[in-house]
Amino acid sequence: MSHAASASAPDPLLQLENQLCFPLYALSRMITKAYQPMLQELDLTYPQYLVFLLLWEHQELTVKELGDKLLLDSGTLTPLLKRLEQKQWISRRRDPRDERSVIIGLLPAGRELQQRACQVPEHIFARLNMPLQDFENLRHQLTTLLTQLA
Amino acid sequence: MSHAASASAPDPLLQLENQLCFPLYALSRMITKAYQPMLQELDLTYPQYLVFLLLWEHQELTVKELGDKLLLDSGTLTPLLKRLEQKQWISRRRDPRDERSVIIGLLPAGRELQQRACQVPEHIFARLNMPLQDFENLRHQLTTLLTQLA
DNA sequence: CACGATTTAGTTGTATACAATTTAATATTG
DNA sequence: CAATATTAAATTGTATACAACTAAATCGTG
Repeated sequence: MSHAASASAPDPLLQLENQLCFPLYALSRMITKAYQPMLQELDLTYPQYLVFLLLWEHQELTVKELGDKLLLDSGTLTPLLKRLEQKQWISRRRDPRDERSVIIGLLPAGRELQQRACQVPEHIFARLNMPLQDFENLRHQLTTLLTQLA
Repeated sequence: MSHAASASAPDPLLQLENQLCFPLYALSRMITKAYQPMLQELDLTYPQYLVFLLLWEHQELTVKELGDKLLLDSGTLTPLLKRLEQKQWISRRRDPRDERSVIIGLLPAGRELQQRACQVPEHIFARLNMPLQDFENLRHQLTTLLTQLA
C-alpha cells in the first residue's frame, strides 16, 4: 500500500524470487566465475575447459559429437575451436571417410594442459562447502531434468 | 585398452559427467530455450524478461539495484536497457538526488507487457513435468548455493 | 545411377556476459 | 574545505550463445 496508483497486483508467480529459472541462470554464471581464477592461469575460458574435459577423455571427437555432448551448435563451437587451434592446443581436420565431419584432436600442448587442470574440480568442490551426498544428489536432479528437456 | 599410447589415465574427477558445473550450465541454457517461444511472442529476450519481472514488482529500480538483484553489471545492463528504452518500454533518467544513479521506470507499453506475460511461468512449470514439492526443493537448494557464492 | 532429402560445418547477425577502464558525482577525511 | 577515496554508469574489447542461412558431402529411394 505504499506507492501511487500502481494498478498491478504483485502476482507471486511473476516474482523473480519464485522462479526456478533465475537461480539456475545466476548460479551457473557464479560457478563459472568461481572457475575463472584457476582457468585464467591455464589461459582457458569455461566453455573451452569443457571441450578439453571431453578431449582428455576421448582423444578425438568430431564437432558434431562435441556439440551433442555439450549441447552447443557449430555456431558456437567453430569459432571457439578455431581459437584453440590458433594456440596449437588442438588439431582440426576433415574426416577422410566423411568429408562433412571435422575431427578435433589433441596436440601435445593441449594434452599437457590436463596435468595442470587436474586440481580444478577439487578446488571448486571445496569452495561449494557442500556434503558430497548433497553434491551428488543435486547433480543427479539437474542431470535428470536436463535429459528431459534436451 | 582400445587406443594407441594414450598415456592419460581417465581421471574420473575430470570427466564431464561427474561435474556439477556442466548440468547447471547446460540446464540453464535449455530452460532459457524453453522460454524462447513464449518470450519471442512478447519480443523479449530472457534477460530482458528478468528485468521486467523486477520492474513489474518494484515499478522503479536503479541500474545498480537491478544489477544487485540479477547479479549483472552495468556492462551487461546498460546496452540491454538502452534497447528496452528504444522500444519505449522503459524510461531511463538520472536520479536528481544522486546524479550518479540512473533510475529505470516502466512506460505504459512495458507495464502492459505484464498482462501478456502472466502465463509464462505456468507454461514452463508444466513443461518441467515435475512435482511442485521437487520444484520448490530444487529452487531452495539452488538459491542456498547461490547465496553462498554471491 | 539420378536426384531430392538429410547431415555437417561454417557464416552472419544480434544479444548477452564480463573484465578492465573511464568519467562524473558523491562521500570521507585530515 | 580541499584532497582523496569511493561509487555508479558507461565504454571498450573479447568470448560466448544461438537463430537463420549457406555450402558441400552423403544418404535414400525409385
